[in-house]
Amino acid sequence: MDRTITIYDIAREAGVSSATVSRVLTGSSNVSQGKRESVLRLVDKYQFRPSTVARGLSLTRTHTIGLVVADIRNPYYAALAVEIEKAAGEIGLTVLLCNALNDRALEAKNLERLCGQRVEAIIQIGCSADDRETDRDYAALIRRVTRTTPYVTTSRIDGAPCGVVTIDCAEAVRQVFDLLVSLGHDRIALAGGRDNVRSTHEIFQHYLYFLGRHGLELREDYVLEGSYSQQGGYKCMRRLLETPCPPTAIIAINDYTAVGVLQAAAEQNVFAPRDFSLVSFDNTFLADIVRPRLTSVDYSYELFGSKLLNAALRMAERGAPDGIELIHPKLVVRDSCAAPKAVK
Amino acid sequence: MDRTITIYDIAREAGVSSATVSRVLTGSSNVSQGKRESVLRLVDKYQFRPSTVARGLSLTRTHTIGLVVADIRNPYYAALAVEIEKAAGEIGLTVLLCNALNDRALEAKNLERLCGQRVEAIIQIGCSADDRETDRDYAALIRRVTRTTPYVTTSRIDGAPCGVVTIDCAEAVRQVFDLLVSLGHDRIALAGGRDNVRSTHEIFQHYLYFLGRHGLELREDYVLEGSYSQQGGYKCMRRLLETPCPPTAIIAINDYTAVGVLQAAAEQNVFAPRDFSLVSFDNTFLADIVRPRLTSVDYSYELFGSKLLNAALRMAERGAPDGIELIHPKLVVRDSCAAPKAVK
DNA sequence: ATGAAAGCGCTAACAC
DNA sequence: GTGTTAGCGCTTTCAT
Repeated sequence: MDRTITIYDIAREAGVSSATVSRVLTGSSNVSQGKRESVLRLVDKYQFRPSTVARGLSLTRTHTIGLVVADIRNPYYAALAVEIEKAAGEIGLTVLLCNALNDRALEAKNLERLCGQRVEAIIQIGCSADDRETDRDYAALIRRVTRTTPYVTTSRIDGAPCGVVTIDCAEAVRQVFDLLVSLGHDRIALAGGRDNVRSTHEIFQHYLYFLGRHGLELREDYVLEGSYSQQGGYKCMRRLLETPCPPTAIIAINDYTAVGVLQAAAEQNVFAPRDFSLVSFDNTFLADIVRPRLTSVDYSYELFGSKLLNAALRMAERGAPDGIELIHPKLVVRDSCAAPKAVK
Repeated sequence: MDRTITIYDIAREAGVSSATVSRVLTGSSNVSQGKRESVLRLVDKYQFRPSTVARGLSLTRTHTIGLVVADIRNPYYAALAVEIEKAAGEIGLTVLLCNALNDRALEAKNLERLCGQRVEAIIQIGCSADDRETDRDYAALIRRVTRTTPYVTTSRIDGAPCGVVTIDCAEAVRQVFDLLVSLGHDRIALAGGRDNVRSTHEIFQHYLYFLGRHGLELREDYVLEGSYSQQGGYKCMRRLLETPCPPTAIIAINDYTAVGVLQAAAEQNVFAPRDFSLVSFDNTFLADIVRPRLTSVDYSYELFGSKLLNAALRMAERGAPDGIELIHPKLVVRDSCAAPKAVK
């Protein structure tokens, strides 16, 4: 492996000063045609790439933003992460991606590390940031983080100044109800998710609201908490099917749980959309992969990602968070919903 | 946002030199109890985290490795990336993840960027590295990269020195055939993938070999190229079903295509494992999500990831690549295979 | 247009 | 043990 070469090596061989080399590299100032060319030739000869580490130290700017997600293996986070990376790439920013792996200790460690890396902002999606009531330790951590580093998330942190870009849950649930009610459903269940997760809690709240709005009855046994996994959906559906009067439509907390719902149903020879309707949130690629394809609430990941990035950038500039920014969801209709069967 | 504080600030306030602060921070040398404590107190007071940028420059070591994957949204890459990150984290390394998004220009840009970041090694999975015959431009790029940065991949680069950790395809195909043949299948198809992708080509080669080995006939219409997506599998299965004498078993190039196969089949009222058997490669979470659950070849992502990382580290140490390292696959049997129906 | 030199924040000899 | 100092590789005044 070759010795790593520096701007000084180039300068010496080109018979110029390091400043001149720097100038042609950054284009910050004019350099005579001749010197520019001989520098460029050497840069090419040695395949020289200036160290961003040294540059970062010199500029005290890293052009890097940190991104911590709950788990990149989850399609929802992956979709968002890619869009953020794209948006960042377009304006010359690097993104440093970390997985919290749903482990609060690891999450904290990653956050600290990003601060050490002197990222110019941190975007956090999921894990502790999702708590309905912010964990005290986490709030303290974010308070420290935000002393030096702008921080934006998709939820909200109680007791720490942070940027927020979040989904308009009311709108999402409204669209779901509009579809379901217009189809004629009046027995609508909500399956999966934990009430201690803010977004889930909000969905539940709006579920209650729209139930009332449409003059529908709230049945305790139609609201089932569960994990966000396929298994969570599976378990919920099992219980829903045992209900004295099963729902005609089910709102799953995400595509994963919807898949589980479908599976539990199939085992009992119950199928969507023939026997029940199913809607879910997130519109990940899973919605397109299962049969029936899922009608699911989309967030436009591209827009979501760029809004998160921009919020982070603005916060970096202003030194303080903006107001909350909303993402407008859009229900993508596929094959999992239909009118309920003849009234029982 | 507070001014970013440095070890000098700490040193001044503690009444010691910056070297002492550095010593307590790194634990590189003994410091008297008293000074250590007052430094630590200030570190805590200001929530000071030393700049890894400055540290990186000083040490000329970044403790960072670069990872470029074709697309993190693909569960295969996500699984591998997470394991690499875990393994790296355990030994104090940061991983800088980039997506090539199957765009060669972006891939090249990311590679260059990683070199600029002075990562201590690069692991590349997918995209250009997967070509059966290495792209000339890519080979040239890797030749330049490897002048300064150890590079390891899961395939092989013709004309550039790189580390290789790759799957033992022969073993994988052998296991697939063992299962299928022992079940009684003798009409086995291979669906999806492109022959210009090295791993796919190798699977094809071994498919031919084991066909012969088991005394089975090669039928041209049983070998179908296609994309690696669900759609690729779908199209392949459509054609397979139109075949005069359809196969009793299908080997799909990955789980995605297997899902497509299943869907095309279901549309014609053909189901696995009742009507045909299905095996695929990769054993991603998709294999567990679809019904029937897929029998799929697993690579032990955890081991795969740590081997890649170790290969990269060894290459960084030795300054030259080791030999090729093999990953031993293991067929995970689920519900998509059974004995063929009564002989026609 | 170009070079000299200071500085970014940290570590690691080297002295004492 | 602890301070002094010289880098690490780059950018950017400030002169000229």
